[in-house]
Parts: sequence; structure tokens; C-alpha cells
Amino acid sequence: MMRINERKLKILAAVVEFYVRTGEPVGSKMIASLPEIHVSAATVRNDMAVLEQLGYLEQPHTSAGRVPTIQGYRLYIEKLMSPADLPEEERERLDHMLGVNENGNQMSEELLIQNATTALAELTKCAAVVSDFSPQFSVISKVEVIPTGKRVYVILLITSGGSIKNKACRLEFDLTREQLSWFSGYLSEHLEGISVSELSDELMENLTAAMTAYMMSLSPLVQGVFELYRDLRQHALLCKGEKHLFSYEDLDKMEIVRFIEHKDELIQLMDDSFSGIRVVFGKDRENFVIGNSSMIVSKYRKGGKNVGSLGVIGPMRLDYAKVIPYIAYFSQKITDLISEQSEQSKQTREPCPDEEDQKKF
Amino acid sequence: MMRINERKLKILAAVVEFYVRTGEPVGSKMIASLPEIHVSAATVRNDMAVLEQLGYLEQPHTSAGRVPTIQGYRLYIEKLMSPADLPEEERERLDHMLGVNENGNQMSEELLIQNATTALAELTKCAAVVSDFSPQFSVISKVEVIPTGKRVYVILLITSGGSIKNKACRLEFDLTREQLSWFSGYLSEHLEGISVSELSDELMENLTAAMTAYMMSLSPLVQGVFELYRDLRQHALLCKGEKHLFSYEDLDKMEIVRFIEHKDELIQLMDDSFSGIRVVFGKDRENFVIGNSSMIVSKYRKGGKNVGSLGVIGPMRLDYAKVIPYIAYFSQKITDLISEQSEQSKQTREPCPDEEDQKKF
DNA sequence: ACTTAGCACTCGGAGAATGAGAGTGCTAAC
DNA sequence: GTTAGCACTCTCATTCTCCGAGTGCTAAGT
Repeated sequence: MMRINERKLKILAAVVEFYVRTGEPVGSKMIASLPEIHVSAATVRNDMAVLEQLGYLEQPHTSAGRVPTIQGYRLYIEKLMSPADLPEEERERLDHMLGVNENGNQMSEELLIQNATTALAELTKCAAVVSDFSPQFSVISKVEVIPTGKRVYVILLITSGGSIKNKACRLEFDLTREQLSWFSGYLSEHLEGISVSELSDELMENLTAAMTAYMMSLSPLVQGVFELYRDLRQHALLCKGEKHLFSYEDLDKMEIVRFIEHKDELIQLMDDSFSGIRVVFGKDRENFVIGNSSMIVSKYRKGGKNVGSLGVIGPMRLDYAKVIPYIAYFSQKITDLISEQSEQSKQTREPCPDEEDQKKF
Repeated sequence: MMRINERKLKILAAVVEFYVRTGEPVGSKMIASLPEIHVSAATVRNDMAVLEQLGYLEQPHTSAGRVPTIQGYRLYIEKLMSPADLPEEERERLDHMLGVNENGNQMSEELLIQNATTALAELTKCAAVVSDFSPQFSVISKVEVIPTGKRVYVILLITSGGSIKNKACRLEFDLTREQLSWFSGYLSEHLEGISVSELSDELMENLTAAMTAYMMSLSPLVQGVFELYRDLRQHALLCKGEKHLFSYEDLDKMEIVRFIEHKDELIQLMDDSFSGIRVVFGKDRENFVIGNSSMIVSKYRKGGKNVGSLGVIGPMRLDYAKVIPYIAYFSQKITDLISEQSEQSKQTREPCPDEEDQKKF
């Protein structure tokens, strides 16, 4: 008699969808009135009682309607919902928001990701969050030291992924031309062509040792290099649309504020490995900051490797059937776009071609 | 009989301070019980009635205590309050938060300003906001074009103020060595040494014309230069601690969200010229976004010129006597620090010294 | 002329009482 | 296995009442 049949599942789905839409606990009469349900309210009541016993539904108080439990949401997301499909025109709109298709090319990865975050936040009215650790998989394609003003030198570091970092260092003394070119050459020789993931702490320490042994006064420069190194290894976290969270009645304002302040704690949750789309509920994890929240994340890849995670954070009462396809589409699109770029750049070996002209123009 | 005497002012000050502290309308009995007031509640009542008629106080409803009006706050701020003074230890703490004093030197202006904003937000529990237009007063000290990967070129632009901007451009074709050095040379020649404020639209257009006449394929690079130019002219707006605003009961949540989205509208208000510290009340200006808010701003200078504004935005019910000294201190400190830096760099004429060694090391 | 005690009055807000309505579980009939 | 009917429960919105803080005014005191 505790058998869960087709109809009970239909009722569960209906409860989730209705609750997501209205935010009100759902009663048996409501469900019975739906066209796809052909039984009376009393029957629905019986079924709902079973669903409650099985832990998929719960009642806020004795005489209110039912509300889905976390388990209920999970079942719904995994088995019951039918994700909205994105018609062609919708996709075009999304592409437009990403900023692609405009002139068909030359978008920096960074901008792409930034646009995706903004778009996702806007579309879902949630906080959108992206963790990008792609620099770890790219190669340092260029390191330069550029004198600029008295005793000030800028270290410029460019990776194959297209990210450009710089750092200004002020020295005690000016470098002679030889010193500068020696240092610059040393860096090029030891760092260019190295993939960021190979940049171990040891390597950096060797570098540091070699440098400081050579001369003390370089130390701000060495420190600068070290800071750039740290920057590269760090997972960049980008979050937009936090403001939307404040409009949800069922999220605690204080917890939102805490979340805004401690986003970093998310990184581990977003970045540990999984495939496809993952939904995490706030109540489940005690390290998660917002109580009644849920987070939907997906990975994006580059050359077959996961190089970042993107997703949204919103209330549990979220239109998953709508939001999940967005996230799926964006992560796929980003994967396509950045993999394509990396294909392009693989065609060349030498990072800086200045031989003869390849092409007249 | 409508004369406003010493005692009435004292009462006004007391009302403001009490109201700021508690958020509750202040009654006559409360005021009379203060040690510095030596009259009975009835007398206080009479005085308060006068203050109300003069527009300094108002009653939320007939039988509640009094609350300061904007005019009341203004009088308090301008004439009545005694700003907290910052003892030596407090200043040290502030310096520490700014990040100075650590190693005594080499802080980028940008970092300094960033730290100031964070510190101000933390200290005042308000949204701290800084508008920096110093780049407009600095000189372009270096422009470089760096090839990096196939068909990708990075334009690097450094100003005397120490800000470093870069932009990657993807071309249709690779440049020959000559083309590259010609372009690079052209940029150096026409832009280096120019102060940003001289960079008029005409100048940029001439540049564009000269370039495109020379060859079409450079156009992404020219566009890149143009974008950097725009970046430089823009007032950079930095805002931190918006979250604090949500904890004030008397600010409307929706208005805060609007504010977060439309900060730019502030720029004009912050940046129009005034001297000293300016306090603006939200109710006063219809273009100001948050109703019951107040904004306290001050300028900071560099070489005698105003190059930025910093301040906080919070509820009207704000401890001005505490907050204003913070802002005054920070704006003064920033002025000192960045002027000092600019002094240092003025000592040299040539931006990039690579003659002989000036000093053995 | 200013200050103060006293008093009647006002008004907001907290708390209790009330009633309507939505929803339930159970039972008995279909 | 389904459904109608019914008694029951519990929340929420409304209304009412009443307390108390605070006021303005008057009249007396300094």
C-alpha cells in the first residue's frame, strides 16, 4: 500500500511546480483541479499522506497544504521534471547576451565568462557565480620586464589562455641595461613555455634563490613574480546579481550578507569534481552559508579538461526546469567557444612570430 | 520669544545624539534627565516646541518624541557637534588598515584607494565609495605593443600615476617586424609624454585616421588604443560595503538594490567641485536614489589638484561626529601619500633611464 | 519674564478575542 | 481502490481594548 505509483509521482511533480510558482503550500483541492489529474481531492489527499510518510512532502503546520522536502525536490529534479527546451530564437538571445555572434570572433575568455555571469544572473534572477581555474591549464607564453619611470618596473605576464597580468615594482636603485636584460632573459628562459600547473612551489623557490643570490636589490622584482604566480594559481571567483537574493522572502537577509562576505567558501563546493549538472541544497551542507538556498552548478571544459564551474545560487523554490537548461546551454557554449580558440592557437608552435612576412596585406 | 538660545541648541544636539544612538524618537523627560541639562522636562518641552516651529525637529505622530529634521541635522553637523578626535593609537590603526607603515613604501595608488574604501566601509558600517579621476591628471609614460601568440597583440599603456592598462587585440594577419615597430613607434611618439587630459577626441581621431589610412588591418589595434583611451578618461568608481546598508531599518531595501545597480549616477554628485567635507541628504535631491540616506564626501588631492572623492553612504541617522573625522583623516592621508609619490617621480625627467649605472649596488 | 508642577488629552502599538477559511484525516459508502 | 461527507485543527486577518509615553496648556512659583 506504500507503493509509489505513476499517479503519486505526477502529484509530487504538480506539488513542486505549483509551490515553486506560488510559494504557497499546496492543498489537495488545488491539485485535484488540475487537468492532468483525474481523481478527486480525497484521493489526492491519501496519496499526499503517503508521499509525506515517504519523506517527499511535508506540512508547515497541521492544517496547511504540503510543501516539497529536499528529498522531494531531488526526486523531482532527477526523475520527474521535463526541462524546458530552448527554441532557436531563445538561443540566439542567449548568444547575444554572451556577446558572441556580434562580430563572430575575438572575445577574450575573461569577457566571455563575465558576460555569462551577468546574463545568468539576469535570466534567473539569482546570484550567478563562476569559478575559473583555467589559467592553471594554460602555458606562460610571455614574461617581460618593462622599465617605466625611475626605479619602477612593470612585470608583464601573458598566458596562452589570453589572461594578462601585470605588477609594478619599485626598486631601491635603477637597473643597468645589462642587469635588466639579464633578469628579463632569466625569467623568459625559465618561465616561458611552462604550464602554470608545473609552476610548483619548489620551482618558484629555486627561482627566488637564484635571484636573490645574484643580488639583493632585485628582491621586489622577485616578490612581484611571486605574487603573479600566486595570482595565476588562484581560482578566480566571479559573482554577480547577489542583489536578486534579497528579493526572496524565504532567504534570510543576514545569511545573504554572510554569503556575500564569504563567497570563497563556495569554491571547494563548486570545484570538486563531478560531471553534468549538480544541485546542492543549502540545508544539506553545514558549511553552506544560506539556509533555504540551492545551488546549481555545471562545469565547462577546455580541451577535454574541466577548467571552471558556473552556476547560480537562489532559493530552493526555484524553477529548475527553466534554470537548468540555461546553465547547461551556457556551460556547453563556453566549452565550445574556448576550446575552439585553443584549437586555433595550437596550430602555431612559436608564440611570437616575427620572421618574414607570412602574408602581404 | 522665538529666540534660539544656548540651551535650545544644547537640547537640539542632545536630541540628535540620542536619536542617532537609539533610533527612537526622543521625549522631553529623556532629555531633562541628562546631566548636562539643568531644567525640568516642562521647560525642555517648551524649547522643543520652538525648535519644532523653527523646523529643526519634528514629531512622527502627535504623541511621540521628537526626531531631527534635515535642517536639524545640518545645524548639528555645521555648528553643534564636536567631532571625535583621533588619538595616536587610533591613527595607527587606520594607517594599518590602509596598508601603509608596513614596509613604509611602494603602495600603488590603486591599492591605497582600495584599502581606504574597504576600511571606511568596515569602520562606519556603511557603503564606502570612492571616485578616482586622477588618471586624467597623469601623463602617459609608456605605450608598448607586444606580440603574444599568433595574430594576438597586447597593447600596454602605463601612466605616470602608476596605473597600468592593457588590452589584447586579435588581428586578421600577423604583422611583420617592421610594421610592428612602425606602429609601436608611432604610438610612442604621439602618445608618450601627453597628459591624459590633453587626449582630446580630436587627437584620437587624428590618430585613428593616420592609422587606418596606413592600413586597414591594423584596425583592431586602433580600436584597442581607443578603448584604452576611454578607460583612462573615465572616472573610476569603487564601492564597498553595500551590504551594510541592508542592516539599517530605515533604508528601503528596494531602493538599496536600485542604488547598487545605478551607482554611476552618484559620480556627478561626488565629483562636482566643493571643498572640505560635504554632507548630502537623500531626501534633498530627487536624483539621489535612497530616500532616508545621507552621503558624506571629501576630496583628496594630488599636487594641489582635486583628483578624487571619497566618502560613505549610510542612513541619515548616522554618528557624524565619528564618521566625519574618519573621512577627513583618510582623505588627508591619501592626499599626503600620493602627493609624496608624485614628488618623488617629478625628480626625474626621463621616464626610462637606461644610461650608465647611477649607483653601484 | 522665565521656569515648573500638574493635568487632561492624544495616539500608537501590544495583546486578547473573534471568526472565516483552507486544509486535513477518517469513515463509510460506492 | 476511489470518493463524498464531516468533524476537527490551525493560521491569519480583523477588531477591540487598554496601557503608557509624550504632549500642550494652564496656573502657580521664583
